[in-house]
Amino acid sequence: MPVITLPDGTKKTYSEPVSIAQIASSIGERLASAAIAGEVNGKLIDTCIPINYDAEVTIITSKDSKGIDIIRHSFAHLVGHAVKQLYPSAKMAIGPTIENGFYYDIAYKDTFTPADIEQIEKRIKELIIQNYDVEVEVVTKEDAIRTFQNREEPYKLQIIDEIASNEPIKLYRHQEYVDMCRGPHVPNTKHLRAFSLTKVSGAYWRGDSNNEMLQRIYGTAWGSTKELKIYINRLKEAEKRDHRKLGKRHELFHIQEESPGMIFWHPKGWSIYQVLEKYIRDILIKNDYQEIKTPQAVDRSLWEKSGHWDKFKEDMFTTNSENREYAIKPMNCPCHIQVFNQGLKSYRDLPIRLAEFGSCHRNEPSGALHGLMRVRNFVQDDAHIFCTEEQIQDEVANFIDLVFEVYKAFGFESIIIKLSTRPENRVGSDDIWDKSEKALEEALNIKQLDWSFLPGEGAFYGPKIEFSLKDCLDRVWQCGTIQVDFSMPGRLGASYIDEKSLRKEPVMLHRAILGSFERFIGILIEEYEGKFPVWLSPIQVIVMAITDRNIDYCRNIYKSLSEQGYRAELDIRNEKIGYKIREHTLQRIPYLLIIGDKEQENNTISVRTREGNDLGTKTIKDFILILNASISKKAAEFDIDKNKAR
RNA sequence: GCCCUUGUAGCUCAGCGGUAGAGCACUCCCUUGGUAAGGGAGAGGUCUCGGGUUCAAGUCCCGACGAGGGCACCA
Repeated sequence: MPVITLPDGTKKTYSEPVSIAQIASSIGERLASAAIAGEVNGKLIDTCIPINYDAEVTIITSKDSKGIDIIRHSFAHLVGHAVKQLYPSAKMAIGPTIENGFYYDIAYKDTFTPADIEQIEKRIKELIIQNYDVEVEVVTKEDAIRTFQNREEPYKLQIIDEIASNEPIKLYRHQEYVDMCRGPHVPNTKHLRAFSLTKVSGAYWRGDSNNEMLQRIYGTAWGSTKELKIYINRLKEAEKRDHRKLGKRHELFHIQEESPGMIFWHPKGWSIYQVLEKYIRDILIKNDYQEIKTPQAVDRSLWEKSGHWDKFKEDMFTTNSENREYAIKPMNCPCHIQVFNQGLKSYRDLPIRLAEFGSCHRNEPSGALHGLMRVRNFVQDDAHIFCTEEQIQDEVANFIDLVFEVYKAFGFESIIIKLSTRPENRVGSDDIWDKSEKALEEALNIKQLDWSFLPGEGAFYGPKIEFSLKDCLDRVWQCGTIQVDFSMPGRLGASYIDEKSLRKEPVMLHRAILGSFERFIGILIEEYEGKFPVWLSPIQVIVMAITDRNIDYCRNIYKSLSEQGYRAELDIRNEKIGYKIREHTLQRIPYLLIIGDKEQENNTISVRTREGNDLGTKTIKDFILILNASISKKAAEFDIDKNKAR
């Protein structure tokens, strides 16, 4: 006699085992028809599975995020159902859910064209409106093997191979189509309505580039068509923030064929870059870093010693001279150790913090390049901290504070923090790795931050904390990082003299706050949608004349602002004021000064903001107060209205 | 690097076998206009590059390079 407790505390007693479907219909018809699955003592199950024990039960519907996830999963099966009808020889691999949707990896002799995808989508629509029941069957491993042998599905068989032999396997029947899945799935295709197949791409079987490439069909699916529309609209809005588009429109930078993955910075983009650099430089000075500059090309032997040649020689740009081979530096750390190595260091000197705005080149795979986010030439706000083991904890803790201080200044709220641990290919003993990983983990815990592990993703010389930010399409990009390195100082002969006059190897911490300037600026462009806060804005003030009579007066205002260090520009073109306002508003210039006869007579200016607010007539002196206030606010309190730009 | 898509004027795009198009931007002229586009005229293209098919190729085919979306990679 199972006793079922519902979320509101109601208890229902049944004389026989009871399914989610039965429980739902005993509550009401509407719920019965909306039930997608059940959550029983925290576990999701299909609506038809009998429950013969006391349990806490929640009925899952399409209103529930867990319900939407189930819907997405079922849509993946529908891709299978449709594809096997249209292309019977296709082999189905895996079809999981992802954020906002699902995909299915499929092996098929021909490539799926966009027309094929349309056909598949059409067939899915035909299938779902049949409102057929999805049947679940629990079978033994042997039965499952037989089923997929008969269906000639080699990938399914490979998956089954890895399931323990005593574990029951669930098969889901969609009419003649059979798929294998942990479930649960919707009981009927009437729950499947709001979807769209979005793209096809290649994907390696099991995510391994040594394996064959399958065709991956992506789709998005939602609990209602309204949600689907909202999602599609959101994508459209996000595209408008794409830094590559805005970079062009606002004349920030360009990239061209002759130097793929390398940036031509234009005056306005370079202005942002320089403001950023100055900001970071000030922070480094305040935090006892010393700035250095090291060579761009370094003999191969140094990279061999550091271990980079072994692991990354294919990914470095090299050049030859007089029988010597050089690598254009892909990172700064080996050079920084060379600076450290000059002269004898005492434990009293530590920690030594060497910083460099180092320009690095990495021959990234062509398919990886992406605007400013993934480039072949970038500049890091890089630094290496040489310290003792005892100093690691403090240094890491202080660095974390620094990262948060900086990110807060730009208004970033959601920072994704990961701790990447030892990879398969690595240098250094397990003992050292234990110590390093522990040090980082403790630092994060002391700060009480929300973070997670990324097993196996550390650098070859040490574990790392990564601080990542999202772009307009929610793609995650690593920006800041701090990495513990017990290996490279030893490999490159770094040492200091300790209290007992003994030579010891320092520990090296690799760290960057912004990461690369290129990537960080890319993120900033998308974050602000080109509406840079005044301190970063390439042009802060535009001085506009209404008629030719005002030109001289405008020049004086412009000159005065420029001389005081504000980034001002002059617009004395023969155009109407409305035209100029429109143009400079679209260029997102924060302050627009409108100057006509009235202003000229009274020795004033009229101020308008890019938001369209008329601040009225002011004296230059008063305007400069406003300007200073907004510049000093940075982004932390700056009014960033991301969604309201025109 | 791999798979799919893609490359036409400064920008956004149309044209898809028969002598290269539009809007915006640009240049010149008129206009001197007070808070998001005043009017007119003009200039501008080896249609990414290299092969091929064809009487004829931006247009079809092959290759290279670049770009976009994924996958893999990311010191």
